[in-house]
Amino acid sequence: MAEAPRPLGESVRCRIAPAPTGYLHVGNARAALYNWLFARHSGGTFVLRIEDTDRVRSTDEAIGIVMGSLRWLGLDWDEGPEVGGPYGPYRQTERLHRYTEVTDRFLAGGSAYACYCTPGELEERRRLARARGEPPGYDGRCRNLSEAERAAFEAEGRQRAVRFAMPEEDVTVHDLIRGEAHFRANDLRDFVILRSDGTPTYLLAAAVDDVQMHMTHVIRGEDLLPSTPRQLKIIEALGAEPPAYAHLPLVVGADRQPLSKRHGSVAVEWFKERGFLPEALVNYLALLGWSYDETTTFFSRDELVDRFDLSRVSHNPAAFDMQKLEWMNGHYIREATDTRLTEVVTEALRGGALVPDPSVVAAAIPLVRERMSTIEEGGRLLRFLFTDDVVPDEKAANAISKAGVGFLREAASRLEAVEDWTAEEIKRVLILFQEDSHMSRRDAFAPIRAAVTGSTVSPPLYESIELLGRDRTLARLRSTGA
RNA sequence: GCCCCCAUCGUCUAGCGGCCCAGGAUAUCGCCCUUUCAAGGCGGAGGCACGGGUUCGAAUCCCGUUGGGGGCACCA
Repeated sequence: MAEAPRPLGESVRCRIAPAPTGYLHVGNARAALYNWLFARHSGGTFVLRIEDTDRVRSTDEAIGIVMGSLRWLGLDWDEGPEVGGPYGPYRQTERLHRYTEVTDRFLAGGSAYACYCTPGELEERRRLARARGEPPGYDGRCRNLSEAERAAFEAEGRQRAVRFAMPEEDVTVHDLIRGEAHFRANDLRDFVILRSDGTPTYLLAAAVDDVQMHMTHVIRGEDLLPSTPRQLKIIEALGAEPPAYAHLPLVVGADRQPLSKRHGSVAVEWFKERGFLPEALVNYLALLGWSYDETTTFFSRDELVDRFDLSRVSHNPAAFDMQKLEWMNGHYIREATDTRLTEVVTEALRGGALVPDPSVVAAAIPLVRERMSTIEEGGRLLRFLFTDDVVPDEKAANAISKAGVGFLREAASRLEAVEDWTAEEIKRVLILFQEDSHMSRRDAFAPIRAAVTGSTVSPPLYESIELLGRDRTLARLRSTGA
């Protein structure tokens, strides 16, 4: 039996159920976003559940990082750790007794059975099956053990795991995004639901929790599609109605391989540290596998909530495009307020071991906001203002040596005479100097910029010099190349 | 090997039988602007994987091939 649709009128409940791996993977972040949007769009409930069954790496710290990232993205949960809710606890390690209760019930009712095969034996049999070209799934050896056989295994001191006895029937999964997927009974082998150490596997824990937490929709990665028939059968054995399922296409790297650490950037925390704005990441992620119409690219959070719809989720794996994210981030930076940019850029500079004067940063923001696609980049552009350790890079050094030390000295003398140290006055004097030098503006300013900022790339010259101040500007012009 | 999913510019996508000799965004190239770099403006190049059907008509429907992804664990 395939699952029946949920009764109409029931309010939506969906969830994100990350394993606390120590960071929030962008793929999970996107799944979280889609669930959150779906819940908010329908006025439903968004639940956070931590799937930490038996993992060593499941520490409070790791869970804290995941929650911090979700909050940074603005994905608040209505039920879950720290906020509570009627169906808690929301951490699987605190729900273990529920899984063993269910397992006992299955054991008693014949939906599951004890399996005494050791991991070594299983692996060997899998290998052989594969070699024979047969499906490598469990062969059902312990499914119908006699009392005597069981006693013998027990006497041997063998560990006991519990396996779910899959009904011998085909299963159809109704997916909200993909339609129907059919699975043949023969391909659905019995699987472990309770490990020999008494902890549940994902298949059991997720299914039990989804039922007990009254989830109406399960929106998750496509990698879980093949496990859905198993969960459907567990839920059926539970005597419950299954939720509706929607499997999202996976997020892959530029090489079409699953997005992993090899690609450099998979953790939401990485984007945060690197200077991406949460609204940019949210907007980008929303469009990575979903679209609204032919042309709309920018969506405010409210617009996303208003327009999000599972039927417009794409079916194919989406490659994460860092350049497009950076472009989008630049767009949001250009739209951000001066105060906010001052704050985050100041923070970024501090992170670079500098001691920025926030008022100087504030004055410099208009100079760099169009020149940075990340906050980190803004910090790099303004570095010369907050340290005197400015060593010209290769291109800058070339520009300087081409013009000669005398040229810089002369520029310093001209600037020294500026009475009113404003960009306007500095501009007037520098242009005069450039004209006298019979050089193009480009050629004349290059060495000055190089000496003052240490780079051939910088914010506009006059304003940069104004912000740097007379003394430091003259000092740099006079010491460079000497 | 077996099972499942998928297939439009490099990338993300629009397209759900005629509006498409395929639209947008990004990336890329050129021009303009310009004190560098950006931003911005204008323009260019670039795609329906292939083969069969169905149809008056196919990017759109069906089948196959190829390709990509996922799964087949006492991971989640």
